[in-house]
Amino acid sequence: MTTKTYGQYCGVARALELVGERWALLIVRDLLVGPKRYTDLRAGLPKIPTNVLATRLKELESAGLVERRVQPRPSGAVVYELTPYGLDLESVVLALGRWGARSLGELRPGEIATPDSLVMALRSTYHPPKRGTGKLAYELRFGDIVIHATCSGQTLTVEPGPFPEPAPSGMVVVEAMASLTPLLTGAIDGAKARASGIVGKQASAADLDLFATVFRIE
Amino acid sequence: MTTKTYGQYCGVARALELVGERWALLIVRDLLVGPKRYTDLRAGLPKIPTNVLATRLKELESAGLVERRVQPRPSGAVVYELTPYGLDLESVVLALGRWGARSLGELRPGEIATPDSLVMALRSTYHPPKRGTGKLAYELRFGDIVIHATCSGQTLTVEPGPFPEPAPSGMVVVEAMASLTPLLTGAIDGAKARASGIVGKQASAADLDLFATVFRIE
DNA sequence: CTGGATCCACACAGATACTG
DNA sequence: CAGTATCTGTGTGGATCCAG
Repeated sequence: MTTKTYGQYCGVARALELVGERWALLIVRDLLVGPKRYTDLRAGLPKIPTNVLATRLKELESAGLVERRVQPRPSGAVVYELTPYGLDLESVVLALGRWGARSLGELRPGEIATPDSLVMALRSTYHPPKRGTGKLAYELRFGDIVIHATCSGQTLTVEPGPFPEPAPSGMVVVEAMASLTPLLTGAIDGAKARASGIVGKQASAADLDLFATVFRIE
Repeated sequence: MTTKTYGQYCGVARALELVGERWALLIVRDLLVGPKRYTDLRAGLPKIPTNVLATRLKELESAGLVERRVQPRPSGAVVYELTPYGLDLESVVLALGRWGARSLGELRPGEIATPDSLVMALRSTYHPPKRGTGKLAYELRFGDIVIHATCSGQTLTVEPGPFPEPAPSGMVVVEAMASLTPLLTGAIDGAKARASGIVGKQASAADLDLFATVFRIE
């Protein structure tokens, strides 16, 4: 958001004036996963110049999308959190991520994945299973990055990190092999990932198929 | 799309590298209404510098979102048209427009509305009527700007300009008074617009109510 | 007239160093 | 930890000019 406007009385133009600048929607993407500290945002966006991050946060705050909160002592930590209006950007970020994931090829040199970006990617590909699958629990692993998801019906939760103990029984562990692409594009299959069961369940190819049905593009 | 990347293997980041630069999504917005010539795009985006428009079009073309076509003689006109991948940005533009429309206040000085922006705004607020309303036809007028829409069930068409002759019977004319805001935000009522029937129908407040139900935010 | 290209001034992004 | 300060380069805005 700058002094420069598009001069159009239009929702799209107004939205771009609020979140159209470089890095803004990526900051929102990470905040959609949960409130974060300044340092956490830097960790999730390693290539953002620190002055740009500071500027964006001020702009998003004065636009009413982000709230800067100082935690009570003793922590005294500064936390950035989306306001309700900021949270409503989820549909935008998900639509954008769905569209952009289609042109994700292989990992390019210097390119990284982050837990938060994976969380939003998974949220963007969710298709509620038709019926009778009950509650599903997945733990996704790619290298050091681990996220977990549970879903039943319309309700989906995806969060960074492994399941807190005790892990839900019936949880299926999905490990992406060699490439994240299939996970982000929904083109997952046995050659690209494997499912291993934990906690009283033996995972099978059928589990991976179900996963690929629930999380897919379009 | 520049040489600058976000360095993230993420659909959102990739999307922003493709259409995240200034003016890009507004060009896409106008092209979603239909193929356009260079001059038409300039007319719809009066404040875009001509070199920026030319640059964006090249970028969008090399990204595979836009196709530049030269019409056969005698016209020989240059036309820019969205590719299928570019057309898939409609969900993104609609989501962005819905979100941004909520912070549209009154028309600001120097701000204009265009037929294309109104067309996309109306598309973004469509809620298919539950049942039994049959086919609805509206002609919307605000100052010089006229667009028309028909809808029945899931199918919606909104296009710039008045209905071609002969106008559909039962068409309702909705005239925004003094302000476009209610049209774009769905907060329309009798104080802000009026419905007048044409072609064998006498429009009533009920017609305006139905309109406000079919086209509204969230 | 359409469909741009060229030029310049400047605001903003990127990179790095520094600070309460 | 949470930023600020400073410098540099590039993208953007604005105006003008040009070829078919």
